[in-house]
Amino acid sequence: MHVGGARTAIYNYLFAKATGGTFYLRIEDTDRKRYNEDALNDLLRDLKWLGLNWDEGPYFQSERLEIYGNAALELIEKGHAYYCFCTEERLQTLEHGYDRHCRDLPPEEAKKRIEAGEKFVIRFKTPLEGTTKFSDLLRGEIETPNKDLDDLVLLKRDKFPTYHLASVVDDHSMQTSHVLRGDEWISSTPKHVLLYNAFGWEAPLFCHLPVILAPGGGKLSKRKGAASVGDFRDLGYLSHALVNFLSLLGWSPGDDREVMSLKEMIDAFSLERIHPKAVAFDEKKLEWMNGMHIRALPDSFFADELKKLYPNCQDESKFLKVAELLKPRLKFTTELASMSKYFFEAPEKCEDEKAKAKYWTEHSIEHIDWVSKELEKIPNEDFCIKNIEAAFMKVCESNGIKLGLLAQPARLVICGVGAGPGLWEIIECIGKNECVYRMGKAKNF
RNA sequence: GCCCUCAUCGUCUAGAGGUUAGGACAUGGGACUUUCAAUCCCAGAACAGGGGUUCAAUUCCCCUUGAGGGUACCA
Repeated sequence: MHVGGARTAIYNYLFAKATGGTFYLRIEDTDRKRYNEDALNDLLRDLKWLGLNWDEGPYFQSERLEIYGNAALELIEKGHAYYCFCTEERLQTLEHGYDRHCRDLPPEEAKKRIEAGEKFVIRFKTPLEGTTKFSDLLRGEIETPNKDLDDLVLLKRDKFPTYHLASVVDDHSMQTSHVLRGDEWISSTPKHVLLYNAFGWEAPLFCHLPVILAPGGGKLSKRKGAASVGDFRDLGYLSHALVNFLSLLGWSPGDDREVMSLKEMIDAFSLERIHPKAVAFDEKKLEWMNGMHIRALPDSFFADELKKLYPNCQDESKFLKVAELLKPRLKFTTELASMSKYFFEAPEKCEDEKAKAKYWTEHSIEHIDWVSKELEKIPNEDFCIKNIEAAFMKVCESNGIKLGLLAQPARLVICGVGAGPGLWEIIECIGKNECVYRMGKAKNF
């Protein structure tokens, strides 16, 4: 599911929930050539992952063929549609679209040709004169001369309906009040309005949503990076962050709030506050927002994740401690594994050559040995942050070493990396014996 | 070609006929600091161009430009 489609779904969802409506799911699978079961399953999975649970459906248009066929027949009877026997080859020779060749075929002749087994499509008899207008909820009145509209196909040669017929029939029969869809549909909407008129139905309200563009402009595609809901999930984004970010792409609550829960978004949502302009997808801001949502999660969420990652660790309280230390520096949930590793396993070797080059000196092994001995002196029951810090300070002061030159090499030996939570917290969490053990291996660095 | 839509910092946006044009991300600087984050503070940064209407327009109207879409027996 592309993020553009996801945002359209989000707006539909928020609007339905904000107004007490029904958010239903309809699968518009009327193109046999493009039908793909995997794509359908992905779509359902992504919708669920985003938390956009539908109240009704999914309804499949491919299972409602008879309804559309009857609707097309109804229009023929009413004189609003006609059979067209033109071959694809003939159509291809036409330079300016369909020439309405079969529009005035006598019904008896059409009947004969059908009985003779000739293939046909059913086309709409678009009025040749006059104008059709509708009011888009974001852009106001949009008026189109009917002469600019073609005699669109309603029922295809394979008896499947086109989107135009199927969506109009369904939106009416499913009592759809509002159609929020991508703005590539604006040009087709007059045709839909004409169809509603021909059936004698009241048209729903239309709201066409702007597209989401890639950062430099142009379509947001896989080629330019992550573009689908699945991509962002795999990257370690939280569904709430994605939904929140996407909702703000073209909409704002009217005040300065940005980080919001689904509930807050529903309460603040209104169509009037949607901006009609196409917007660029700024992944940097999504990253920031993901961080905000990660920090809003309880520590226990990450403790549970850690528990899955390290099933062999028996110390239950350790998961929570590590979660607490890591949560503020997590940008993606997927970073949890790599960032937590040294809390549960001794590093094999230095994994951060840059930090080593900056802080490691010829005296580092000796310094680490001194501080290791100080740590050992602390009684087990007093092995806390305060005393760990005191041990480091004592070594620094009595030997005239700068803290950075002592703590960073020690961090490297204990963690294998030069960045992370406070060293005292790490040491306390890992424990005295393990830290002393790791520091004893400093010479291997 | 024809038709349609859109236009405020780099990006997402707020905004009103008279504002020091506000916020957020990103960027730069600073505070904090054993590191990296997080957090806090500060700074730079915008009304596409040209005509009208008006005492006054970035805001309303028109044109241009730019961007996007439609012109399918695809959605």
